[in-house]
Amino acid sequence: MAVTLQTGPVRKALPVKAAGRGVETTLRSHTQVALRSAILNGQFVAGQKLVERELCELTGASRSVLREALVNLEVNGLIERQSYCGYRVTELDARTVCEIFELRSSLETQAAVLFAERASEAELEALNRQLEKLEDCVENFDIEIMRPVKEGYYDILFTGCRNRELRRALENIIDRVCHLRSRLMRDPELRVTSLHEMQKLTAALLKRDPIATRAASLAHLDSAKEAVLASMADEVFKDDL
Amino acid sequence: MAVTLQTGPVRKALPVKAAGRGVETTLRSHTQVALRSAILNGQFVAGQKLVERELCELTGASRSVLREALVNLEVNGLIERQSYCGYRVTELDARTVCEIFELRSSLETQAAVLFAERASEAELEALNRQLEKLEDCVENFDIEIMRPVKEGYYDILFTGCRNRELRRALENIIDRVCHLRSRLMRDPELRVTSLHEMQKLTAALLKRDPIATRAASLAHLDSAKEAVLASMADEVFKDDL
DNA sequence: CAACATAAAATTGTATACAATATATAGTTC
DNA sequence: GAACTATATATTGTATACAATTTTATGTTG
Repeated sequence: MAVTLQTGPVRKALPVKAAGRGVETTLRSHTQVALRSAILNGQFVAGQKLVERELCELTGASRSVLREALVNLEVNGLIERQSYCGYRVTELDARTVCEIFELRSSLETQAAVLFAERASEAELEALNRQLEKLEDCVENFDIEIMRPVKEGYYDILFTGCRNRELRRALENIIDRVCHLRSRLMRDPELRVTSLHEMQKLTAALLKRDPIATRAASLAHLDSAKEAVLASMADEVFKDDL
Repeated sequence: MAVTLQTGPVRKALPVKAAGRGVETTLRSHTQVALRSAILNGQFVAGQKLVERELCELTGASRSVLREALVNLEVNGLIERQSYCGYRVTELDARTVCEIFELRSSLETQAAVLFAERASEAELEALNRQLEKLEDCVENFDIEIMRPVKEGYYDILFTGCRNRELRRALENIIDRVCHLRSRLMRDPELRVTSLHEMQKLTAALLKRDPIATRAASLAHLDSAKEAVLASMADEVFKDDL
């Protein structure tokens, strides 16, 4: 019987182990993260069809692993599936962007208000320090590290609001427009405007002032929404050329 | 004994086709819905371990299909996975319930306020009719059909608020405490209280009064939260016996 | 009998094989 | 040559097989 020395099963054995301990070690989670990053970084353009075999080659995962990762992304709304037609990167029209920002405003403002109410003094200080880092980024045009710094700011905010469900919902919805926002930050003027808004928000948070916090958060998000919508209009215009 | 004699490679050909057109026809979505219902109906108790092979036999799905369905439930927080230890139904402690209701209050109140602002006259009427159905249920102790009737009410509400992302987030979070709420509705007193609160909410919505809507929604959800927390305390007490 | 080490079974993680459907290509007809 | 049909290819949907790990059972030793 079966010595079965055929090509297949002798795969790369244990690439998982090598990944280390702290992070999730399953191929699935690794594949998930890789695909998510690819979409968020804009490597896959919106509307693009995602062929499973190609993704397998790209990530090194088998189809079963890949498909489970795809289900995850689908539930989070990053991709859409149609029977026997595969997955596509979700396209965002203006209406959806408005809906996303409407939801996000509600969630993020609540998070900010709760942060002002519940955060520890240490968290207030940490938030302030993170803001200073962001100021440095803007000043020195360190556009590359701006995203992780901003994510750090939000991480403090979402932790300090003391609601993991809120955090989960927020991180999910933010993913949906993340890549759009990244591209916008190439515009120096928008960077300065955005920073100024975040300074106002931070000041309100440091004073634990719920009214000012709410106002600053809503203003910031409204501004972000308008910028995204404007850039989308530009895209449409470019397509017409 | 296994009543289902679908053991072998003899696949059941096209059970999918039979499902019709409107609904999703894939085995995966069918399996997903079945598992979700089972959890929401309390067939699987919180904390219970879910063995894949058993779920396969229960749903008739193969493991690949089943696992993709499980990923979906996992992303929505209904079940939790641990490497090589499988899935378990997510257990809700008091803190998590508080967090869920805090988030839900925010979302549902926003939805209600937006409904008051944006719903069509037809939707206002539909909401009122649905409330009347609910009144009949409570009056006639039709506890079985109460859940679908309430879901119908919320369906109108979530449609009329004109925000699909908000709807998505809400339906997700509501799932998490759905089974708890169902059990509570066995209590006649709570049914009457809950109905009264919904009457107040509906009245505010019909008048398109945002202030009254907000107040009624928050009051309703706070009351629901307290009821759930109280029942959880009872559960703990019962465990001690 | 308790405690530990070891082996067997069960369960999950991963990879591949087969079936159903959709898309693309080639051929035929007018 | 355009439009339609039939065939071939590609891609997704589904099922099964193999590997890694954990859990349970077994046996040994003090």
